[in-house]
Amino acid sequence: MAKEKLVKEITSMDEDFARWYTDIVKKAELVEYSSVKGCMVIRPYGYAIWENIQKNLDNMFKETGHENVYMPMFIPESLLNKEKDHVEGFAPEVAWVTHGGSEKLNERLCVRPTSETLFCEHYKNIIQSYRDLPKLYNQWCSVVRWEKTTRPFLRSSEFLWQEGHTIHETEEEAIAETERMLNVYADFARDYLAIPVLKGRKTEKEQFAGAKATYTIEAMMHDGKALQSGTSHYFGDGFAKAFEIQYTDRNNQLKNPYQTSWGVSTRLIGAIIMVHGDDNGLVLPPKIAPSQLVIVPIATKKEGVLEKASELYDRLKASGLRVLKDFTDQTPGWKFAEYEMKGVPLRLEIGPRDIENNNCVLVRRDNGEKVIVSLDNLENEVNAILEDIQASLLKKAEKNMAENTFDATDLEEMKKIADEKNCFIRTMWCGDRECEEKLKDVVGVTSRCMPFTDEKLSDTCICCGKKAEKLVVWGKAY
RNA sequence: CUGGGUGUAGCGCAGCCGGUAGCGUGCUUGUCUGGGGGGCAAGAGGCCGCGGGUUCAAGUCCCGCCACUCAGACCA
Repeated sequence: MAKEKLVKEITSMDEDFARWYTDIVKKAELVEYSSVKGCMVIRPYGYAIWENIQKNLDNMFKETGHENVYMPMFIPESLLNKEKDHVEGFAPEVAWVTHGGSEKLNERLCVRPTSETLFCEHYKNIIQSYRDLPKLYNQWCSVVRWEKTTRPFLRSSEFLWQEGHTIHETEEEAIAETERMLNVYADFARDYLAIPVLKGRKTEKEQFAGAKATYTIEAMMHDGKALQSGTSHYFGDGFAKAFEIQYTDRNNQLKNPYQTSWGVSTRLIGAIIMVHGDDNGLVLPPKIAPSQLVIVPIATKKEGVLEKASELYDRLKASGLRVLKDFTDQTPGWKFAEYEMKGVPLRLEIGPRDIENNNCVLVRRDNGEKVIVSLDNLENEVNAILEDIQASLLKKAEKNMAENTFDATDLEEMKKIADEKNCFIRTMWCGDRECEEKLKDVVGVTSRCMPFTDEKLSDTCICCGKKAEKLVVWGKAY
């Protein structure tokens, strides 16, 4: 079909998925490279997607009782060093500030790679009694990690995220918080981004530096690879002990509180691209699309066309939709291709023919379906289609994940599956790190998570044959 | 960090045996067009990634560096 040729600048995803991804990021004007290695400029269209993610997630955080705060971007070396596992995990990839102006600093400062240490320092200062607990804090900020290889949104030296940091009286409460926020992430991914996720716990090897337990949501990209899309960590009282955070409990005893942290980042934008996008460009779920509908007038110089288009624009906007109108003198065909590339969910065409018949044409981005609708009932028609697009995107993504998830009970079988294509493979695992590492060498997969469901495929570890209780989902990850 | 690829106009690229910097697209102006990336006409646009070297002469050959990119390794 002619359709394949429309967006000739975009490499087809079957041909080269990695290149397809970077093409979209550039052509949809989400990102531009900067002169700083590994850092990117997030352009208005890309940032607008982030703002919609932020707005909706922030509401969910507020609904669950969290407050926003802001911590400094610098961490003194001595502070970073306080928790042993944590510093070992992050030290290799932090950026250091050594000078202020021309003066050498007494103590060098790292640019935050994450803010656990700063929150701990602060909590130590403000918590004395059980009456001060819990504290449910979140911050929106950027962090810096000196990554070896970078890709827009998926891994960059500096990236935007939110990090929640909470502190509680009891272990139970902190664990409940960790799980609660993981569910918030999973719900958000499903309900807003139309991305189904696999919820589970990370193996010790994949755990966050300093955590007692790390929970994750894993999403499957269109090419079958996994993207860790959000994490929630339970810290126990490890950080509290290292940072000497204590409170007086209800029995007048000094105790260490329990902590959590959780975060999602602009990586979610990468997930949206790789889950929903196609060879014509980006495909955005209506709920987070900067513009849900674009109005393209046809034959703009014919009398009444622009007036009618403006009238529809006002009407749809008044109904609460995010609407874009393009009255520029580009040709209609150019505009069609442009907004497809940018993933606008719905296009409205209005020309002399339509006006005569009191109609307009609506075209869906997700499946190209074209319908002619009466202008009388436009708002309802548009809303119904947008809802259907949102639901269809989720369904399609669910299908992709289901069709690319396989069970394996012996190593040969697992290897065969993994060699054939990128996918999730579910197996039993004994819990030994050695087996986990061997599977990486032999099969080429890493453990994505241990799902919360207590399913059993067999009684023995896929790798060593020993008794196994845990079900692990393996895959290739971004 | 290891290995491969690529750096020439905003973007995509060509430039052979070293000899005056090219094409497509985009941009500007005008005009006719307009329901899937339009036609015609006239224009503007270059530190050929950076630094050395060889040469009468270097996008072109040699050395070094940097950036981007892919595959790994590393990593939340």
